[in-house]
Amino acid sequence: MNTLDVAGKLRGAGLRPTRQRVCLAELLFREGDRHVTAEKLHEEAARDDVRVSLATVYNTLNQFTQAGLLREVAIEGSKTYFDTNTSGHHHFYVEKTGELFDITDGVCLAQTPQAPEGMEISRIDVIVRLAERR
Amino acid sequence: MNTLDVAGKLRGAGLRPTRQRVCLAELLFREGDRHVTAEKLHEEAARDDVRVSLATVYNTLNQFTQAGLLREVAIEGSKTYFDTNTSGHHHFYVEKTGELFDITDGVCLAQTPQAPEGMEISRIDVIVRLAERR
DNA sequence: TTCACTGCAAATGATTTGCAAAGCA
DNA sequence: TGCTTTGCAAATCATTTGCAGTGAA
Repeated sequence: MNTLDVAGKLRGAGLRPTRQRVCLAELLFREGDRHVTAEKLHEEAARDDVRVSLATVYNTLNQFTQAGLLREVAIEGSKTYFDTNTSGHHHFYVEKTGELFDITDGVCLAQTPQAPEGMEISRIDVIVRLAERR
Repeated sequence: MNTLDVAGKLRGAGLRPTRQRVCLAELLFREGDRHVTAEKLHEEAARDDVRVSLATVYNTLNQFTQAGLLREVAIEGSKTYFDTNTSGHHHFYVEKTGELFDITDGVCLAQTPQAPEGMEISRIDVIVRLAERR
């Protein structure tokens, strides 16, 4: 995906393609599925000699999420992960390292639970926690 | 469950039954399954005229969790939830209110995913997020 | 008595926000 | 030019920690 595409993608999402948004979007979307924290993306940008403040990385990730370009992943603990794959899928989480990656086999629920009165299911998250084999 | 039982339960878990631990344990375990945050449990203790510092509530919840009396539940966002039901089961999460409760129908995965080389599954968390029906 | 536990306040870590300066349309 | 973004530093929120005082055995 080149710079023009990214700019278009941002415009399409209603986001002005500023230098920092374009750079971050390239980092996020040039490879396949990615799972990043704000901190990691910030470091990565720094490595690429892209000057972006950490605050802007946070703001940008939130804007991308609101725009539907990213999805937040629910993990207990302090850090928030963002996933470039916004379609419904589940995750492995390596407890020791904090790594997060997609489950590729077609894991799904045997039955969809019944939502309580007046409520509807907005999303189902499945996290499979992994530990080293003893 | 009365005070004596609670004290026994704590001793059984290797925890000295101090006043604050006993009080908190009573709040947690006297009813059925509960899902609390440190903040909420602290308020609840205050309402019962139990003097406990918030720091102690945090420490106690962590100790109970380590002792296997509680289970931490993974929800995205800032707050940590503790569940008095430590057996494998899944949750509904009401996005608007932050409420958390058990899924009672027997929802489970259609197939257990294959853990990667050298890893084993330590736990599977399923969170069904609920929104108000439009 | 002795060592674990508690409370307070200060420290921490992740994330957000206010506001002036800079950038895009 | 005019409104949007950015960067910085300060603010916030949930949680943890250091340490002196308190309590259980």
